[in-house]
Amino acid sequence: MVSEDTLRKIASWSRFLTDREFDTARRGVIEKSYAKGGYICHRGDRLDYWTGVSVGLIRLGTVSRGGKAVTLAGLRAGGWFGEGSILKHEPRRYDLVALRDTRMALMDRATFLWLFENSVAFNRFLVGQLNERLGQFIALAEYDRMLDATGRLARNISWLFNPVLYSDPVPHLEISQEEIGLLCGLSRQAANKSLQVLEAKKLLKLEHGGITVLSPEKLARYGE
DNA sequence: ACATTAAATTCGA
DNA sequence: TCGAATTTAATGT
Repeated sequence: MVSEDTLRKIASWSRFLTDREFDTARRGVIEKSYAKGGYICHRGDRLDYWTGVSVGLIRLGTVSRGGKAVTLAGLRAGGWFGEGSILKHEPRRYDLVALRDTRMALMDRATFLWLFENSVAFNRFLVGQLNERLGQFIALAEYDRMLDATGRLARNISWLFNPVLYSDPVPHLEISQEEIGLLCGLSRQAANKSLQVLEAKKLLKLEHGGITVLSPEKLARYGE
């Protein structure tokens, strides 16, 4: 179980719930920590929780047949995922890796299903999130093969600033270039080069240990 | 891989 | 508690 303040802070959807729904939600959530580089779950694991990132950064991805790591999405604090696996009661189809020390919020399946059955606000959030993800995956399927390193990096970063997935409109994120590299499957050096290209185009600003996105829309469409 | 610079931490008053 | 000194982390080439 998690405190009111904690849930409010880590779950944007919680502020639309009724008091009763909110209380049920927070009773069904626990927190767990993961060290940098650690797996939160492997593909094929049964993880009976709906999960959110409370602090840190994780990568959602798979390993291709060639043995290369493919990123399907990056998630920063405030992002939630796994509703597909919970609803279908299936094993996870993707690996979840902590890119730095991370704390996760885990909501048990029963609580998730109760909210799904009873809360209008919760369903509204889920529909919005599923729809947004669908858009991401379509873009991924459509363009990933043609995009160069900078294009893929731009897309991966823009996902971290998706205003539907993260209600928080702050355009700044603390993330090192090394972490961006891990997220995009690039070396730190290559990530640095791509980031400088994007900075020169005024799509984002580089800072020490972080970035500020100046134009999330252009970033999402870079290279198309 | 190496050099530079920013940030975090330690130390002494 | 302040700032200088040192160590560590991140960046740029």
